[in-house]
Amino acid sequence: MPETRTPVHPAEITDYRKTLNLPATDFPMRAELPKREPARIDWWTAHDTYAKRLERNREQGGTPWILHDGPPYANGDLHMGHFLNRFLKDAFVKIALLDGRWADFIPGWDMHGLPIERETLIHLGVDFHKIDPIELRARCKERALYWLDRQRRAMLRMGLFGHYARPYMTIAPAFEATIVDTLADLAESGQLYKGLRSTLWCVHDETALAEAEIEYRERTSPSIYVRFAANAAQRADLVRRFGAADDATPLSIVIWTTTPWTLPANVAIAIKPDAQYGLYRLGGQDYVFAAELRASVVAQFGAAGGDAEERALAPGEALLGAAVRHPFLDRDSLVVGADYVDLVTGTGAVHTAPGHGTDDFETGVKYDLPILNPVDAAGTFLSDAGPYAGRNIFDAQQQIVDDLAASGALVRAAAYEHSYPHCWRCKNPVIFRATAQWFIALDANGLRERIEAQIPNVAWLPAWGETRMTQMIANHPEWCVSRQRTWGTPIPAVACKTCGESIVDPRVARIAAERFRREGPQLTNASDIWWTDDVSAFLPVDFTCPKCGGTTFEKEFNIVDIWFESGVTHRAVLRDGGLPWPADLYLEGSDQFRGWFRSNLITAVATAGVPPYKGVVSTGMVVDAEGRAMHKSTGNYIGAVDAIEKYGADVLRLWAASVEYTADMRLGAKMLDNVANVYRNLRNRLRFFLSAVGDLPAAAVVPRAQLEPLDRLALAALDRLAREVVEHYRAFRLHDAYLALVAFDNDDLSRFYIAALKDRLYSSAPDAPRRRSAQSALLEMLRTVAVLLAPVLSFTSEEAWQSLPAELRGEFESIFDVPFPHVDARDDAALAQWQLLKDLRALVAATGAVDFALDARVEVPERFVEPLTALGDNLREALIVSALLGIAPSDSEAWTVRTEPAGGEKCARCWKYLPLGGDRAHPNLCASCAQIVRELPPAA
RNA sequence: GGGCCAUUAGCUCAGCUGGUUAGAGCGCAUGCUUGAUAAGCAUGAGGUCCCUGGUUCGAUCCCAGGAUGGCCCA
Repeated sequence: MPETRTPVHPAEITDYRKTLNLPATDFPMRAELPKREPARIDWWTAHDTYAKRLERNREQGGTPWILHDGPPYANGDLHMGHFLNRFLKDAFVKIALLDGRWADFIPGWDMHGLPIERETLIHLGVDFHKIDPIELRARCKERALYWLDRQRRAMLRMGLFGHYARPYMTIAPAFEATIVDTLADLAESGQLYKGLRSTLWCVHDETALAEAEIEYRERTSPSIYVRFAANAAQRADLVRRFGAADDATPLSIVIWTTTPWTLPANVAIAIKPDAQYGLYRLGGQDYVFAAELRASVVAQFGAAGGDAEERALAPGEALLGAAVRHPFLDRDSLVVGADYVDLVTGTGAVHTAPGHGTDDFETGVKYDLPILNPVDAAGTFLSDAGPYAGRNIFDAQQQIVDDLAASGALVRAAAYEHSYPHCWRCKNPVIFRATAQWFIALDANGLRERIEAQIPNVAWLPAWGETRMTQMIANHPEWCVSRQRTWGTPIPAVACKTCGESIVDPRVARIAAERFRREGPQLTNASDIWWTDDVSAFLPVDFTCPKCGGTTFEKEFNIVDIWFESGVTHRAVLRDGGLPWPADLYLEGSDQFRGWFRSNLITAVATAGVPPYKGVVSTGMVVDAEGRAMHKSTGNYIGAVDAIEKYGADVLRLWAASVEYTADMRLGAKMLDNVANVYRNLRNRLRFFLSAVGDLPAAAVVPRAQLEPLDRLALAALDRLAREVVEHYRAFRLHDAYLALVAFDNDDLSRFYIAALKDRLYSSAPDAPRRRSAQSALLEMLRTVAVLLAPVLSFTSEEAWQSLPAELRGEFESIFDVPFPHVDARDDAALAQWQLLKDLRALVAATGAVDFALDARVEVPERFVEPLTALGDNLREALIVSALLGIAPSDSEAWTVRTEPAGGEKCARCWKYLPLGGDRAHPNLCASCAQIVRELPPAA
């Protein structure tokens, strides 16, 4: 029992302070969030707060609202970018929950993939080739689960709601089954095909390598300048393109390369369309190369630049489509355009072998060139490499150079030292090699157009997301979904042993999917059976090769790109999980236009015809205080758990609500200190509410219609706040809600209403109706403000709610049981009066006088006279003056308060200036205080 | 190099369809209060609205170019 409410007998009163109803609450001013938040999490867990509210909303007919979680990658600790992402999702889920909706949130993790496989291999200290795939996969699973749990604990520490005890996992049997089912659908509709793609390849380890498995080292390569001679017809054409006369002089285009072994795969020469090319005569022959490189190219002939005669110039554009002969194979090499051709080294005419380079490959695809790959997995030339068949590519290099010299095609050869990609494991130089890969065809069946047509049907926030996604789809090449790794879901392709044809047959895929689903739960990894079981276990009866009719097959061991796995979460989690589809909302960083937003869009439109989401919110990135990207390596990186332990989750949550999340967000100590101050303000307002209502019996709560006039006006302002905040929340405008709450907190509460109420709360008799009225209004404010803050300040709102006497909490055990206020009508007249009162009070406050030191007379426009008069003593109270001398109409639209020093003497108890001494026992008290003191019960 | 985005007081942000003495919160300074007190109130300082051109009677707001930063590509 608070000390200040201990009854005191009038005769014993020496200090009237003890007769006041001063604020009292257990809710501490100091939050000590890092220390106290964990207990709130335990409380929510013990009370099953989220699940119970979710179920109640469903029972009461709440409509579904599904935010579908984009899975974080189960590797590494969470940073503040994760914090922002998880916070926003949590806030939106809680908003929907408090709004009465069935906001079922299932978090998930992306758990396959190379980073985990690599980390596991390093962790085990074992070579990729020396470990059994099943063993490696088991270890990878352990590792992924370790990270999942670690990340999950960090997320729970943030105060997140959702089904964290049963998250979705891309490694789950049913999930792997959905992945393969989706592949089956794509195969069935002709959307999946096998094509070539340029990949980094280690001929020593005989494997494809990912970008991350490459290290660059210095290497010496042969650097050669080679003539690609034109035949008579080609020469005539080229010379004509230069606008020169053909005098039958031999003509060549000169290229430069440091990889002579790729020449057998040459099919084109790339030039820069917007550069100038020259036709030069030197030593009795004509040559074509970039004008800008004239001096350095001519030097290769052992001549000075001036020794070459410039016969004509032409823009690169003019040469496109010309052709010359391959130097030693019986075919043409086509002149094509490419922007990446530079005029710094070489000749401005770039040897192009689409089978042996990324740029070359793209150019090859663009010009529909043959993608030649005359090299096998071990780096041996195949039969289509002509004279070099059967030889190791690096061993044959010198032979190629010698042959070129012998045939006269070589201009110059030299040793060249440069940075070259090497295998991170065996340290040998790697090559680019076109290999067969599985692709999702965007250009088959008009899929690209069907996707583009659906993009406007999604609500993008911010709106430019529509443009961004449209371009992402329009400009994106075919999607390569196969990977030559072990930690993932297999692409159930089989190869015909008779003809070598590689097949993804929907029936085979469905058998695999069904077996994953059925047998997977008994296995470490469901898809292990693709490795362990015989191919026959996946083939339908009478399965034959569609190409040659063959009947014997072998499994292929490609796994699917993890972007494809997370690309089917909409189906695995929602559709196959029995939840509404499509989702109401996806929310991720803007980097996901390229990633998850896109992958989900493609798989959904390809298999279901429509996007998997009705709305997409994209967020900016969390950057450091100077606006730079955060990286562990640059030292400006902030870990989520570290930040929580320092500031508390609620301060960080408030930070995230205080920034404009659609743009990049700067984060540093200054920003967090800033928001920590705002947090203290908000917390203190909750504390004031609690301290004022502690002695309010539930039975004494005054119905709204019977409240004092000022209290009714205050609740009209509260209603407006609630309506605005809920409206902002529903539109995902957290920042606007934050501004509205802070503004109300300062402008309406702290500066005005609370100040005006103190006299009534403190100096009235404890159970005086006018005090009960104020308390009832404050209780309403506490409930409303706490529930409006709950999606953001979840810990603090709950803490405040639990500090409220149980009988005032009523049926609502948790703040998350309280519904959002639903306010439809707006009381404009009340709001106008409220604003007028605030303005009048500001005029009195600006005089600098201490509270109650003044008496006041207000002059207001005629129309306000009557409503203000109706406020009675509440008007005096609102101005915090000792006496109200009158209300008069002003002669204009202006309003003023004329003040004068208060007439009476300062009452020792209520501090108002009034006539004192009416009661001889209490000569320093005003009449009202004297009566209250007289009627106080005797001290115990 | 390309696409998309951002740039308003020290910090976080408002500024609706072009005309405002360009606002708020936090911070800062000064004063008050000490019955919200490791709180509260009042007053005040602080801004070439990224830069340069243009359109307009008039631009923070529209157009063009540029700078810086971010995301995604090359």
